[in-house]
Amino acid sequence: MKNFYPLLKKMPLFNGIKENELSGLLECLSAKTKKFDKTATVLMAGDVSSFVGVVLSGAVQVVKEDFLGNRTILAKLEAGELFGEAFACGKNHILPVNVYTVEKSEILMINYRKMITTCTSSCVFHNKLIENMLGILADKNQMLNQKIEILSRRSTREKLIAYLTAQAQKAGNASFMIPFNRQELADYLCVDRSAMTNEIRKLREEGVLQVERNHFELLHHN
Amino acid sequence: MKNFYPLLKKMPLFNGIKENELSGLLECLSAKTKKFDKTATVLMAGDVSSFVGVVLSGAVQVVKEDFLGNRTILAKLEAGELFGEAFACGKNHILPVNVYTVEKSEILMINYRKMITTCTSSCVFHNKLIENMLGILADKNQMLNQKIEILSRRSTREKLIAYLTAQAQKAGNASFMIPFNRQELADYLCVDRSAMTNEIRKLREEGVLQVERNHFELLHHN
DNA sequence: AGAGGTATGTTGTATTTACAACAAAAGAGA
DNA sequence: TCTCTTTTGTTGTAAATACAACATACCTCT
Repeated sequence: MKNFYPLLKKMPLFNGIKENELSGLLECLSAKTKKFDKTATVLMAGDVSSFVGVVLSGAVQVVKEDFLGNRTILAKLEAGELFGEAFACGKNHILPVNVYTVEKSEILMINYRKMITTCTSSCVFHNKLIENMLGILADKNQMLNQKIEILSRRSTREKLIAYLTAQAQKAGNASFMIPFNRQELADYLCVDRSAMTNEIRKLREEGVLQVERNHFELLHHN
Repeated sequence: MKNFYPLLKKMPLFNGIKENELSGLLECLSAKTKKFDKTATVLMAGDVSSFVGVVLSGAVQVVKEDFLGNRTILAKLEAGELFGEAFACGKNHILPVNVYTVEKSEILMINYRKMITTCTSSCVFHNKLIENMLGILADKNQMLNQKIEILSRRSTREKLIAYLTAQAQKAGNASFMIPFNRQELADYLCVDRSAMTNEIRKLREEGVLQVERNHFELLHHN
């Protein structure tokens, strides 16, 4: 376990907790590590789970299956990434997704009740952990909200404008770079790439924005 | 303030905290109430906020404005509802929205740092409050994730199937009621009502589902 | 029962999008 | 530099959607 401490130390969940304080904390949490084969099921849809999972090594896939049997890969999580936190901390503990390993993996399982029940020895790191968890959920909330705001728009054009507006706001500047290439941007906006590129051209022709590769500039023209 | 205790007691944030324990807790939080006129600005986009707001009386609107000046009302919050929690608890404290009163209102402001810093008198309610906050954020995460999963689908048909699948899963039954009328469902799925109704008819004709008003049944046919 | 209002279903048309196929540009490697 | 690969831009067509307008069903109140 000790060899994972440097990894844990870098995680937002253990932010502010020193490497030499981790062992006490993990014991206090009764955190257990579990080993999985290359192709194993970590959690199944319908399972009741009150654990926060941390990928220590290997990688897992979060997969959603609808009633027609269509599979959608929602995420691939690698070492240092978290899963199941919303179902551990929320009222509903029933998972709507499957979690499979795609490599030989080790997973750290942290029990939710142990996490929120501060220990008798009034362990300061414990409080820090809860604060970190709160922050992680809040940050995710912000991200998800921003994405919903974009996906709520009906047309590709409106989605683009919503996204670019948010990016400009984030950059604090009407001129900014985006972290996606065209295909990735189209995937994020859930639209067709060619239709999106077309829309970008139109917006440029209309003088709404300037574009060069990943660099965008919104042009205000009252 | 005391007259709001019955309201607070019913809120998820104060779940498990008795009415007679509230006054101690609120003092411990240094929670402040602020009064606003019928048309006042509570928070402005760009503001830095580390407060969780609770609507005690009246009502507020959460409004998003894009760089072209288009206004979208994201929510109307009434007595007992919470706002700003993701920006109080997250890393980013800069609000992307405006919050306006639409009635003469009273707002309870709870400082984030006071909330997460458990008091010296090791107040049990304080820990309960943090647990509740964690639960609220986690629940919201689940809701937002589910909505994104639906909005990520390209077509009205796929959005419908994704929504209905989730509802069936939630009900634990292929036969279930939905809490929306047609227009509300269309708004939730971000599609046109008539196009959606059309799609429902097609799905019914294809034998994928049975419908009667708000009652749906998904038909499995391997 | 009848009137008025609201919710739902239906249809036609203009617009937008997805999809496919290809052209052009940029980048990587020998 | 030349070739191969990847990314981006462009175009045409079929399909899906939004929108508008209207018909029908349902509900509520008197």
